[in-house]
Amino acid sequence: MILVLTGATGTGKSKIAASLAQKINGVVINADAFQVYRELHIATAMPDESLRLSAPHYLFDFIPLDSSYSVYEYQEDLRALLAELAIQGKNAIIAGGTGLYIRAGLYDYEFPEEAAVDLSPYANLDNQALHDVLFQMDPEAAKAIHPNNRLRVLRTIAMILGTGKTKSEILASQKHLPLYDAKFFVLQSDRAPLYERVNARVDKMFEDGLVEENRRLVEKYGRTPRAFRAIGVKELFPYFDGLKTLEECKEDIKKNTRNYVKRQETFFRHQFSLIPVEGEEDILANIS
RNA sequence: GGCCCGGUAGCUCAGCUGGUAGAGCAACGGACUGAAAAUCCGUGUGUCGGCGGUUCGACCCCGCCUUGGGCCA
Repeated sequence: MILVLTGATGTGKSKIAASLAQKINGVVINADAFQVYRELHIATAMPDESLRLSAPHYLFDFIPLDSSYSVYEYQEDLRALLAELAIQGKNAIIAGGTGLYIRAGLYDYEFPEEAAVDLSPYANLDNQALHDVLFQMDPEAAKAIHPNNRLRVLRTIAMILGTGKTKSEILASQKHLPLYDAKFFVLQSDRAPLYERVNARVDKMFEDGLVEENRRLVEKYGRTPRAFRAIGVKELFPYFDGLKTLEECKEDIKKNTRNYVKRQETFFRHQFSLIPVEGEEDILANIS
């Protein structure tokens, strides 16, 4: 049995997942893009040791902080793990808030072999010119991406050049359906109380030593690791540089987390067919 | 008590010599296939503090009131 437990940040997924795992002979598998990294404990609200000892936990805290990880690696890791668990006859509880990772892992997303591409020839094109380049290669894909979304335009060009296929072709070869017989749950929460919980959680992170943890990691790794784009890390840089007060940075973290919650909910609403639940009981009732 | 600034969108503020208002942030909605806690897009009617006056017409001028801050008594 495969269960997916998602929901906005701060809805209590980690605890419910661990508790559920104990009850149904299951394991918890991370579906959070930043909890995969090592050492980044406070900022990512990594499940603490006692929680992780209460049931087997996988794909947490295992990627070196200064290397980068992506959906592609996640898909491979998750699928390999699910295959192994199936052999062992264990139930999987995939818990986390990164919708793309869940979709790429469980749906028929395909990441074809892709050669590294030198994008430097495009570096000095402006957004519109760059978008025109993409339009020449794959009009359909270009139409779906706003020219200002330079990151995605570049990524799509790299994809096409690196795989020899257009993005449209790749998408057309998929059914956009899950490959696994999984139940998808989403933890519901009203916006206002959720925002309050988010704010309180950020305060708690500061009490738990967020600043100290980040300072230590930045001293060790510099500021370039991709993992430092995490909310709760990057916002502290202006404080380290004496450009903002700690209080201002804390507010930035709260604000960015709230914005993130909103984006997550939009993704969940439109990219999945999810069963809304209020808590653990609803899930147990649904799978028994 | 007198003088000087201010009271415009949830917040910070713009609004040329009068033609009924606009930015940033927030908020809300949306996109999302190798950076996703990322990246990007869309949405601005608000008694312009209140009442009266001048005017064809006032956020903009005048008077009174109210309110916040500062200075002088």
